[in-house]
Amino acid sequence: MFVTDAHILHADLDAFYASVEQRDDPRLRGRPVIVGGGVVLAASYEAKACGVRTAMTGAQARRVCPQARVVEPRMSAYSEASRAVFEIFRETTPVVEGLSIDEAFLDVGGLWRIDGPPVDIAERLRRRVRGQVGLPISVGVARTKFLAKVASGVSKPDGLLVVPPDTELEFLHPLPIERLWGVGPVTARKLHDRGMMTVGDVARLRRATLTSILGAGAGHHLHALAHGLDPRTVQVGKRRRSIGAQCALGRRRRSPDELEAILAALVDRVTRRLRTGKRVCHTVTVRLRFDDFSRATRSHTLAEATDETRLILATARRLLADAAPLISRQGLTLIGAALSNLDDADAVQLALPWERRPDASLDSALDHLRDRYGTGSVTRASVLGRRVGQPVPILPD
DNA sequence: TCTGGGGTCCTAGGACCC
DNA sequence: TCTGGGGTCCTAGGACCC
Repeated sequence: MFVTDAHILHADLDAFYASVEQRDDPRLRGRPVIVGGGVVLAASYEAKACGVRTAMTGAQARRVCPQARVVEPRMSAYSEASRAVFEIFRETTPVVEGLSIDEAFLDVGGLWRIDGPPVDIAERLRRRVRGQVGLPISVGVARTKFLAKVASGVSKPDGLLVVPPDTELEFLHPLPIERLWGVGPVTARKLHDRGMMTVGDVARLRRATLTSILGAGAGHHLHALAHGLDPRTVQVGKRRRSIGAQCALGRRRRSPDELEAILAALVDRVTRRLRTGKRVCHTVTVRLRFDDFSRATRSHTLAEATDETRLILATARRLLADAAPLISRQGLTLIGAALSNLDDADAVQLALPWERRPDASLDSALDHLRDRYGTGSVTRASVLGRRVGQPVPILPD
């Protein structure tokens, strides 16, 4: 088995919320189903066939598909289904990277001898998810994450598609540029304006030309993807980097007291999730959106990490007050609170007296700690003492 | 097609430190 | 005392993803 073989799976549940509803209520099977009344959170394939799309308003969706059944979301049912599916993922391979509630990358590179070729593993995975959880799932198999993700998308619904390494560019180049990961409406328009419609059009461009259009980061990224290059590996044990909540306000003007009350409810929600996850945050951000759809954020980084509602709410109130001039000028249509720069609540900072020692001995000291406490629980902090109060000095043995 | 709620990552300027 | 280079952190905004 070479690393150049197609060994990465991208598994993606089809129309996830709607499929759970159809699974749990036989009357919904084979019919157009829309989850979410105010705005469409998910649509079954029957509803998609009528033109219903995610993020449409409920009114639009009912207009294009009057015969659809609209159901209220049942988040706890979706969480439970997701948990069951991820359990099957982890029984398939230990190398699983979750992307969202309904999709993940799996690296099955080392499993050939025991479990057979990736395509067999993928087919078994699909059968197990269908048999044990009752949901359709599409799987793409390729040499890179990006190609695997594109393949699962092309194979939908309820499909399996393998991209053999020697046919990657034939597969990729006819696809529309919107398929490239990282090309949204803005980037697509910039490329369309220059006559580029397919991935192949982008691939024929010199990298310097692409970076001059899109900037260095996006330019290099898309140039690589268009040539089938994507060095990213499947990462296990990634952790959430922020927690947020928001509330759309509609067109109606809100009094300062109403805004304060909404902000307090949002902070209450996010701090509760913070504590449930045993995390603490350093940075508090208040997000605003206005009636012309412009956005603004105000953020503040605390000297010490906290999970206390009182402290975080006081900070959020000050940030909202800072933005008062903006709010008085334009109609506010959304308010949000987000916590970022997260740490483990029970993290302890240990200071190794390493300054006068060669770097290799610092490395071995860290490795020693990782052996003892687990790889995931020991990281380097570049600026000790700034993050969780004063570090506790320890002496290496 | 006038827009929900939850996230990620990147960029760029300024402050600050060595 | 002046000057320069290099690095990190903070803040704000923007694009994108499901």
